[in-house]
Amino acid sequence: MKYSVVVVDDHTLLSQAIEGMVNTFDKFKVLYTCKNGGEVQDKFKASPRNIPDIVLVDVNMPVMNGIETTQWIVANYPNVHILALSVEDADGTILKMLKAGAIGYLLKDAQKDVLEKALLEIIENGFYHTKNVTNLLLDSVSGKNGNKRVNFKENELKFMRLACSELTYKEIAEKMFLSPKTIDGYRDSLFTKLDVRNRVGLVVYAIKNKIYTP
Amino acid sequence: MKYSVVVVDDHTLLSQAIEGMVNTFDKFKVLYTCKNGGEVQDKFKASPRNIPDIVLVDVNMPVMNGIETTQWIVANYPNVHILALSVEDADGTILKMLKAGAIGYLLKDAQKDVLEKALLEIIENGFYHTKNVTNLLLDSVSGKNGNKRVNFKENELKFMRLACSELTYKEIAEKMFLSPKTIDGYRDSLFTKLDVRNRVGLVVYAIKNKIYTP
DNA sequence: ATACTAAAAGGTGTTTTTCCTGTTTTTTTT
DNA sequence: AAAAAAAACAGGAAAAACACCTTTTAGTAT
Repeated sequence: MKYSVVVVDDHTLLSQAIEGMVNTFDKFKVLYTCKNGGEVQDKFKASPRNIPDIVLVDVNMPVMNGIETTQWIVANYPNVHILALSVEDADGTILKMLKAGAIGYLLKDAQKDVLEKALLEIIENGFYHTKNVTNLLLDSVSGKNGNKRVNFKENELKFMRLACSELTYKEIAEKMFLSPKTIDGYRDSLFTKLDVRNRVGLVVYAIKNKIYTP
Repeated sequence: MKYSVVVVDDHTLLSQAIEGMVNTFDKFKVLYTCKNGGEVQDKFKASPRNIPDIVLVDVNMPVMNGIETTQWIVANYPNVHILALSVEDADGTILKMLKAGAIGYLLKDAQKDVLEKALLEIIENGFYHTKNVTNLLLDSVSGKNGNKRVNFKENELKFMRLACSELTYKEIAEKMFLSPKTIDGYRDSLFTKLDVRNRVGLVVYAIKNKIYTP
């Protein structure tokens, strides 16, 4: 089974080139390409059963740029890995993308084998960082942060967002058409996963990781 | 038949650029442009048979600014749709325009297709809202964080920050060298002040207003 | 069909929160 | 110093949150 990839870039030529490249990789195949973030939203919403494992996002796009696109994907599909693509190496851009939730950054002129290596690393380790990027991160947010990526179930995410509202668990259960006991289960499992004591910890985590936006 | 648009902006260059842009759209044409609100009043009165469907209003103008202009149009020509244009994204401005009766808000550096999409949406659905604006509206309507500012006591602030940690109230009391019952008092008074139901609402408020930074 | 597995739901009991009702203590004002 | 105001504190009831452990259900693989 191959991991699915989506390419987002307004330059048709380039996105097609990448598509061709990725499709030659053993473990990866391109699901579709988008010209901008809006198109990503449309496609994601249109086929919720077919969400890619990895999204390659160009930083500079009209309509909805890479940063916004990244933020939206992170907020709505936290399990998707995002790799930023750009021609420019402007430090600010890289940082913004990473802050937005991208887990790696790749220059567009990267060689084929570099891209494949990056994709593999993302799947295996959950991140891909060139040394350059690592240094940038250390310099900027010297606040260490061992933010390991957690895999959430669809319902856990839905629950987490509702838990950030002032609803009681009983009310959340009603909204999700589930038993309060199931909600208890989601809560308990999230508490364990995220290593928090109570709902406050959950809410802070959700906001910090852009799963819920106040 | 095309929908008629009027552009109101004191920057001739920009209003002409917008005019050119709009005139390339299939379903829209620019009737005329105005430099300020006063001119709008004159033109509207001079040709009452020729009132536009949509008015694009710049927020910052001399003589009669965007908010006043919007109010006048809404009061005298309720069928006209108003879309606000601005360079600044200051939250207060957006809200004021929307309260004045604008049904949408667009940044001036918006791309051509965004403008067209906005215009179409206005004609079809009667409104155009970016997500950002929607959130602002929801907040203001629910009286969450609209315009009333809250005065916090020093201890209330200290407590609020601790309430964003995972401590129980008892533990917070110990940290502040106060009785748990006093903490109860802080909490209850904050709940009332901020109109929230529970600690979750408090935490979200604190983060949103940068009283606590995760 | 059977066994396995993950999600959903249930049972039971403890702790914490929330929301009332107050009273006492401290600080400020007159 | 007395009066007024603000802050701290209290008791107790009810609701909600939390923890832990078991059972049912539904889907999948064998």
